[in-house]
This record gives sequence, C-alpha cells and structure tokens, in this order.
Amino acid sequence: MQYAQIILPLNLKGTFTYKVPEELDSKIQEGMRVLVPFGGKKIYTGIVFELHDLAPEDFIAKEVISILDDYPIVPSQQINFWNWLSNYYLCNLGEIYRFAFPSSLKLESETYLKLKPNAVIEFENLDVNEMYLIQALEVRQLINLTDIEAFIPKKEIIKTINSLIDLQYIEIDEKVAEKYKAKEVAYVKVKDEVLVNQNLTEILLQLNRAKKQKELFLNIIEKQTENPDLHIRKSELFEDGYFGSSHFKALADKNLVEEYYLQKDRIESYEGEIEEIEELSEAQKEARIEVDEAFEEKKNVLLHGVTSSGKTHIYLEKIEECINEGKNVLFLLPEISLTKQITQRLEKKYGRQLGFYHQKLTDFEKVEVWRRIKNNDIKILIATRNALFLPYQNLGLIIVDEEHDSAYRPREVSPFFNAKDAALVLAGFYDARVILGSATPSVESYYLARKEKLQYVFLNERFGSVKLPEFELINFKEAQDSKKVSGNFSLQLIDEIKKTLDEKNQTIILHNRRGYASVIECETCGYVNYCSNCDVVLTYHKAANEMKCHYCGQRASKPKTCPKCHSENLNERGVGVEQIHEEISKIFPENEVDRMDVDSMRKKFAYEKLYEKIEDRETDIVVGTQMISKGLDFDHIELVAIPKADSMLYVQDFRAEERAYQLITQVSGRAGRVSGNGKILIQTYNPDHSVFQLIKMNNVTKIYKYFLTERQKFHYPPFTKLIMIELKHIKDDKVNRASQFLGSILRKYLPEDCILGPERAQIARLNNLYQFQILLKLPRGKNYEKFKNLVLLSLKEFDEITAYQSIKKEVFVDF
DNA sequence: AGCACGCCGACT
DNA sequence: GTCGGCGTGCTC
Repeated sequence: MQYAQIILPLNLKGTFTYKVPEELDSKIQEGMRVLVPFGGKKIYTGIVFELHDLAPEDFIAKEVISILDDYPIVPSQQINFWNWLSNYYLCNLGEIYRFAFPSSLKLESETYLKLKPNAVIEFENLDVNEMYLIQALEVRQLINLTDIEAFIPKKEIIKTINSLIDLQYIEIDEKVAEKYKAKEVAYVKVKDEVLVNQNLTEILLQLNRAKKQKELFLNIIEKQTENPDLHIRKSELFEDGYFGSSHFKALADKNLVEEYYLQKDRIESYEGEIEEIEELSEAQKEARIEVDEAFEEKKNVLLHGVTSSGKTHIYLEKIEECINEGKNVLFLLPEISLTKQITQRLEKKYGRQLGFYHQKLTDFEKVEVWRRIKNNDIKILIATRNALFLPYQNLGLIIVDEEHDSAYRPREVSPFFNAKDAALVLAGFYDARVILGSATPSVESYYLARKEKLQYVFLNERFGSVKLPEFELINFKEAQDSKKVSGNFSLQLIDEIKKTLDEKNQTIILHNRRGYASVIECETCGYVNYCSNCDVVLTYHKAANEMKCHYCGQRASKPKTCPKCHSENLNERGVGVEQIHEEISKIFPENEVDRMDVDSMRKKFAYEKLYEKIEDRETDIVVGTQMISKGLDFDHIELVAIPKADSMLYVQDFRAEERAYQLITQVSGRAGRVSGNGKILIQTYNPDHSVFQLIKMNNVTKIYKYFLTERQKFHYPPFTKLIMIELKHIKDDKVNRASQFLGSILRKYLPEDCILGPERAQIARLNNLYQFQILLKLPRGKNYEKFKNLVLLSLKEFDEITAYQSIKKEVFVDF
C-alpha cells in the first residue's frame, strides 16, 4: 500500500497524506501534480512531495483522484529547494507552492469532468447522485465541479465523482482542465496549387479590374518567393492601412491565397542579427581569471566592481562559457525595468535562446516560459526573484546582479525570503555556480567574502581607465551662517550646477523623499493631517494637489484651512523632491528641469519618454528620488548633487548607513562615465560624519571595515542572526496582550539578551491593523539551529491559544 | 487558506 | 421569527 505526502496550495503547516490507488501506483512520482479532495467539497492540485508506505495512525487518508502529469513537473532539485526555504524561513510549503506556480498550473475546483468514451453504463447499480451526474454529462459533455454543486449536495460530490471514476464511467479532462491556451497567429500565403499549376499572367489579367487586389497578390507572392522559409504575418499586410482585410478576403474567395495559423510564443523574441561581444580590458581579464579559479574549486563569487567597471562583460563571458558547456543560465535582476542594457547585449548574442520572466507577465506568458524552461528551449533567462522556482533542467550558473538591492527581499510578499541567499542554495542543489555582482555589495555578502565563503573579486577601475568621480562635502551649516544659501541650496552648489550647464552637461539631483512637504501643520493649534487607516502623517503632493499616505496609498484633498481651528496659517514642513524640483526650476528658469519619482513616472511610458529626453540632452537637470540611481547610464552627466544628504542617515534602521552609502555610490556612478570628470556634491550639516568622510575618501576596504565594526559593536548581522516576529490585529489591546504573551513564552526558552520587545512597530497602525514587533538576535553558527528550534517551539505554544488565532503573525528570518 | 458550524444582535 | 455578523475548529 502506497501513500503520498502532498503539498497543497494552502497556507497550512506541512504536507498531507493521501492514499495512492492501485492503478496510479506505477505512474505516480515525486514532483508530479495530482488532484486530491480536501475538506468537504474542494479539489486541489497538489504536488507529490514524498512517496512512502507508512499508513497514517490517527486519521484515514483519502485517495488521490488522478495524476495530471506524465513526468514530474517539479524537478527534485526544486523540491529540495522548497523544503529548504520552508525550514529556513519558517514558512509553509503551501505558501511556497502558491508563490512558485503560475495559477493556470494549479487548478482548483474548476476541473472538468467528462464521460469516458465507450463506457457502458449500468444505470441500475448507480445511486441517485451518480445518476444525476451521468445524465448531466450526457447532455453537456463537459462539466466543472462548481456546476455540479447545483444538483448534488456538496458533501456527496467527491464521493460521487470518485465512485464513477472507479467504475470507469467518467474521467477528468486534462486538456480542458489546463487553463493555458497557446496563442495562435495568422499567416498568409499564395495557395500551393496556384504556384504550381496556373499561369501567373492569366491570373494577373483576371485581377486587372481590381487594382488593390492585384497589388496585394503581387505583394504576397513577392515576399514569398524572396524567402520561401519566412512566414508572412497577416497583420503585417494591413499595417500601413494601404490594404484592407476585404482585399485579402476577395483574393481568398478566388482561391488564390489562404491563411494558416501557427502557434506563437506570447513573448516576442529577438530575430535580428547576432553579434559577438567585445574584448575584455586587462583588469577585467584578471578578474575573469579569478572567477574561473573560484569556479574550478566550486566556489561562488562576489564580484565587487565599481560603477561602470564593466561587470557585465565578465557576466557575458561566463554566460557564454556556461552555455557552451550545454548548461543554462539564470540572470537575476532586482526589478525588470533594469533589463534594458543587459537585454540589448544578450539579445544580439543569443537571440531566441533568451527568455524573460517577471511578475508583470500575464499568467499565460508565465506558463509559456515555464514550458520553454522545462523543455530546455531557453538557454538564458533574465528574470526577477520569482524565477528561482522554474523547472530548470540543467542550471549551470546564476548571476545575481545588484545583489545588495533590497528588492531581492521585499517585506510585503509572502513567503518572505532573500532571493540572493536563496539563489546560493538553489545553485547548490543543481551543483551550479553563482556570481553575486554589485558596485556596493551588501555588508553581509562582503563579510562572507572576507570569511572566504565566497570568492572576492574586485574590479577597482572603470572600463577604459576612466577616472572615478570626485566627492566634495559642503558644510551647509557654515554656508547658512555666512548667508551663502538660497533655499535648500548653498551658493556653492548652485555655482557648480551653473558651471555644468555652461559646459552643456547634465546634472542629477538626488533627494530621496517623495512629495512636496512631509507635513502640513496648523501654526495656530498644531493640527496635522493623519491617514485614517494608518498612524502616519499624510504627505503633501503639490503636483497632484492632494495629501497621500505613503504606506496604504490613501489620498485626501489638501485642506485650505485647519479642519480643527479654521486658521489659515497652514505651514509646510519637511522638504520633498517636488519642492527641490520647484526651487531648482526657479533658480534655472532657462533650463529644462525634470523630475523622476514614482509619482511622476506613473503614467504609461513616462519613464521611457524621460529616458529619451535625457539621452537626447533635452533635459539639463534631473531631480529625483532613489529611482535615478538605477539604469541612467548617459555620457553627459557630469554632476550629481545631494542637497539634503543627512535625511538618508537618520532613519531608524541598522542598515540606514549602509543604504545611504549604497545610494550615494550608485548615483555617483552616473557622473563622468565617459569624461572621467564626474563630480559629486554632498551637502550636509555633518560633514564630519564617518559615512560621508569615508565616501569622500572612496576607500572601499575602510568603508566596509567601518560598517562591520559598527555591526559587531551593536550585535547586528552578519555577526548575529535576526528573526523578527510581527503581530497584527484590528484591536490594539488584543495584539498588545498577545505580543506580551508571545514575549513571555520566548523568554521562557531563550536568554534575555536575545529578545527585544515586544514593542509597538514604528508605524503603530497600518491599514487599520495595530502592529507589534519582537526582534530576536540569535547567535550564528552551530547554535543557531538550536535557538531557531526553540523559537519554533515558542510559536507553536503561542498558536495553541485559540483566543489569539485571529491575530496575524508574520515571521521574518534574516530580517 | 477556506469553509462549516454555532452563537449573538437587528431586521422583515 | 430569520438573516448575517465573526469567533472557533478542522482539513490528510
């Protein structure tokens, strides 16, 4: 007797045991999709996690209804990977399954049934429900589970279906059950017999009275004879509006032409020429050798290359090598909008062997990529973090570009995991290699490299020996004292921009705060406008003329008078990027000043338009939030100014300084990429702050040493492991009590100095939920597992309290 | 997660 | 009297 552990797409602990019926016994394999009944009436697509023959003791296992695949759809490496994720990040396998699979591949009760062809039905042996179902199927051929509910009691549905399947009267229609449909494209051609048998001049004579038809016919025949292997798209004929579909139809009616359909990949692939990559510089060659040596020892690499040092060149070399060995490459990016440059280069080289995968694809497009990966049709996949779950057949290399980027571990989507770390583990299961690349590696990765867990490869110079930009600190306090300021800018900063403009070069101004003013306050009574869903002050957006909550998105109109005391003295405080943009536009009225932030880039193609404007040098100054630190590789940006640099440092987060360093360095990389005369102006009240001083010195080793010392001093990662537990509920006192209680359980098992909190979250209420946090600082190394198990035990104990079941609980490992 | 069951308040 | 709110318990 065989049993299967099944992963269901539910956020429930562990797997579920099902009995494998005899007739499926020889077919079933781990990693296949199966249909299983669950609860009263639901049917889910589950994944076979494990097969065994241990009958469960305290419940009766239900039977697997059917198997959906002929071969495992999830490779064993992926099953291992899921299992690791679930153990390491303390999340459920079901959550991972949901995240990993496009929804068309995990059907729920939409599953269709049909009569088995040639089934001889003996009606006298059927019960009422079975009879109903058979009759319904005779009328309708296909029927889905939701429809069956109309005539069979919910609880009887599964029983009925199972017994009819046992009797071999009905079956699950897999073709219909698969929601995915391939896209077909219409193509046209001149009919074969026309080309073979008929006299062309005669046909053309016939067509003389229909000028357009004749032209169209000639047009098609010309294309076809020019290149007989090329398919002519129907839509292509009508593109310029000269021909209409009626012309084509007339020709078709005369039996001269015909249309035919071909399945088309939903994702357009590159069909242009294929190009060789350029040669490496000396520094790159050295780096490449170091990478090779590390790979030789099966060691992964941290490629630390200063901005525009040409990390991409090294990626390309390694990609090519990997593909030549017959293996596949996964190229991860923090967000898909950054693909532009890398894609262009890879497309030229690899053409149709290149694929893309990210959350913006439609479900069908995802399935298509899924299949192409499964069939090994894609050699290189450029993708975001969710592509870690595709069914790779022989993965050889994973590149994690911009590995420091926080988009690799978004907090909002569950399951919570860091794609950079997960990539290293996934690669391990495939015996593949990993390159983590960044100009500003995360402190954690740098530490791993120092501990020789990763091979550290440093590219210290820009490609073509272009000089790195120069940093200058402007003491804003001094400037203010000597009255050398205009608004938020010192006169020195304004002068530098002027100089850059005079030389016909471009300037970037970074100010990492959205909106116009962060607070609108009544001067008379002190009233400020709060979000009604969150404990957060609304930000004033002048461009949209409204107040916005940056956390839940709520919007309100801007009050003209104080809603409380009706005073008209409303004061704007806290400078946002819109205000910086406004000021700069006023200082340089003759110049083109543009703004780049999520609010101004929301419109379709807004980003592309601005990108082109900057490229064509129509834009003189770009003012923007952190968005401008990515992807803007232009030749004529010479100056980067950061007028309020302090605002980046004083954020309550142990990574704030690291982030500030990364952001400043990334944006500085936009300056002087060609000329080597780039200049970065950092305006601050604290020019003596270590971070600014270290950035100015531009000594990478010292900066990371500083970060590591700070982290060690305050017991933060990478010297400890953090787990953050967040509890949320509508009722403040309820979460408060619950978190106190969880805190006391944790203190029972763990030493006091491991536990911080419970504390109210920085944002006490978000989306109408009050939130409390407990931060655990656990030792790294072999004790970590032991401690984590105690955390798990505590959480289990907490879950036993039924009164707290309604509390939303989230656990962030490696927070 | 999703669903059923059961217990309370506010409606025809 | 019943409809529907959500607290509780259960799913192989």
